[in-house]
Amino acid sequence: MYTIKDVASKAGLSQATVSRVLNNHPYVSEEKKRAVHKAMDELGYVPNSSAQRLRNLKTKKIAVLVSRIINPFFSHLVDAMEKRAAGAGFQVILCNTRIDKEKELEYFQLLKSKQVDGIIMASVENSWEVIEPYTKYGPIIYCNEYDPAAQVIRVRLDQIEGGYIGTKHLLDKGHRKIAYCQGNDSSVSTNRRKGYLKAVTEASLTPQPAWMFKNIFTIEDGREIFRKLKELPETPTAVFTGSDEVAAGVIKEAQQHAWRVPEDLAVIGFDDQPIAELLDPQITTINQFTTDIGVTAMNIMLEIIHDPAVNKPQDILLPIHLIERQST
Amino acid sequence: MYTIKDVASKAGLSQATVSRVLNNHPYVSEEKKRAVHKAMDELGYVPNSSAQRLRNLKTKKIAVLVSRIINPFFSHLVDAMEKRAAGAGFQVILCNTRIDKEKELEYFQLLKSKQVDGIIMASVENSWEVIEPYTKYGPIIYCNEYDPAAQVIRVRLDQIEGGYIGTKHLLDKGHRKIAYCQGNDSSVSTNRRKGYLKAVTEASLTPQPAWMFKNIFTIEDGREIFRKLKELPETPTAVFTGSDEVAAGVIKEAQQHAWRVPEDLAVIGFDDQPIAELLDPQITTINQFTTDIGVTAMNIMLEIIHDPAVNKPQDILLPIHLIERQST
DNA sequence: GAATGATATGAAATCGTTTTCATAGTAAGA
DNA sequence: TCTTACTATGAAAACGATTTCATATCATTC
Repeated sequence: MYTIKDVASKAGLSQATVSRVLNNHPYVSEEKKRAVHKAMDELGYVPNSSAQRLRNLKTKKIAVLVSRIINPFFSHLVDAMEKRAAGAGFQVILCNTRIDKEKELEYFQLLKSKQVDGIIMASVENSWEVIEPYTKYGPIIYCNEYDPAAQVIRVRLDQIEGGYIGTKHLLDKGHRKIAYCQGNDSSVSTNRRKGYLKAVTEASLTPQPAWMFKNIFTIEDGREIFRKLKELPETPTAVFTGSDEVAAGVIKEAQQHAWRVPEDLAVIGFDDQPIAELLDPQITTINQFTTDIGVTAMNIMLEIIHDPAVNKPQDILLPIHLIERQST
Repeated sequence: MYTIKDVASKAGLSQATVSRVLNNHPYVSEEKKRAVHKAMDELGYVPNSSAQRLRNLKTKKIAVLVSRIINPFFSHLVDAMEKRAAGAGFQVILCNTRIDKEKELEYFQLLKSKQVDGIIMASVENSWEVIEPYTKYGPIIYCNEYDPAAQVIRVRLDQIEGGYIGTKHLLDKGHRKIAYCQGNDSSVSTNRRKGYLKAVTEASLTPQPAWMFKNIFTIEDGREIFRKLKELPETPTAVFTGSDEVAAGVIKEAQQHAWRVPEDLAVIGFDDQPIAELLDPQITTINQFTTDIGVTAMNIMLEIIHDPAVNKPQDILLPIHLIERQST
């Protein structure tokens, strides 16, 4: 492995001059520039990035925290972020928290020990009091998560609006008994529920606790939900599921029990994942424009790294849309 | 930001002693050990990893190259790898090549500039002659890719076997006219086709070039395939698709033309992705045990990093299974 | 022709660790 | 009592780059 010293002696120049060529500094004559490049090429020299980073205190790496990379929403998000980052010469370190608070905390060490220039949190497990102390080690921004207490930049969708337009759509179709599924107690879920409740109460209806379910994530959970719905004394005619996977589960199980969708039960998903178009009936869903979210968040992170003054707590809201298909 | 110097002077000791405590070296008295830990805690000291890496020439990072992270197969694979790596204190750098040779080459620079300790290639775009020169900068292993020319460790499935058991299954069901779809000309596809041809010729049948299709990847491609099959003078009664997505496309299009699956056309997928269970009929498919592949590949990489002598070119074959459902 | 400013280069300090080398004290063995 | 071997510690060198400081040359300008 050759070092800058080898290049310098091969070119008959000092390390400083080689470094200047490497970093496009002014005040290097064309002649020496050529000599340095020639020496570098002949040796196949590549700068050692650990050494560069020790000097510059920059890593050109950004940690992206997600709870489950196997969730298509997250893999699309990370895909968009990686693409944007690569364009700016940055690498993405994938941090898969697996919905584990401890694991999330471990990843913050990356910032503390200067292994990354910043952290984008596409999922948040710990509360703001726990996270806040880490902000002094480098920029942290939230993406698609909304904790009102968090003093950070938050790139996110208007989840209240998402819950609202989805529910409104079902109301407009004439439904009056609308069940509601949510995942964990994250801000995303909580706000989406606020939108649901807003739409329901605007329609002069009383929300029924018996129709509201929590910790619903997978296709299997969706199947379970249908079985529960079926047994309720007063059966809902529609379900707002919060994810296309759950919606798919509900629909499949309903069909197995010879219920018709949407006639007997209308189902609305969330995310517009590939299965939403594949299922029969195709799932009405709410599109998060995943790529936009990822690119926007990464853009802001790159800006902050370039100029830390940009890092002022604020909400950046992105639009959200209803895609009407056949399940409602 | 505090350094080891600060800790040393706070504890009234030398940097060397602090470093020894940090690295669990022998020959440090219990008393000093306590003093160092106390000083570190009080300052909230965290070692600067750039400095550590410059000394050790180790990064504790592994680059994982995939062609498309949004492909569920890859996201599951990366998920498994990340989990295993994290358990050993390593980070995964996500390298999304987007099927671009140039982009793949750029990622090799990570190895050259000592930003990662090794590279796992879950997809390969460039030929071995292009990749080989990089092997002298650090360990490179292939995962789920098989280039006979490549002198590396290859963790992979027996794709010939995969093509064989899938085709055999269709033959056992009585089919004699079996169409075949493949993606690009990668070794995976080529070997799978070898298995198909082996099964077909073993059954004393003559492979028909008109029934073999290339560059078939997406759901839409699958739909297109059905339209083509329908128009053939001699219509196949079964299709081996090479991916669940393609299988889903074929099935959906067939149903739209009022064909029954599997009665009029049997369809077999590959990968056992979530849609395989969701579609009606559920798709018969071939399971790649994604998690096993990822964990095995990462295990080997960690071993190599620990002891480079382990890095001897060889094939590590993992089992492959048929999952019979309703589409055949 | 002297003073000024721009251009060009190198020696040495620096970033924050780990490791080598030197030194010293203590315990064990002859 | 004198080696020998082990334990314990610190000073300083090393890792490989960038940057500061000093210096030298050259072209302008008054």
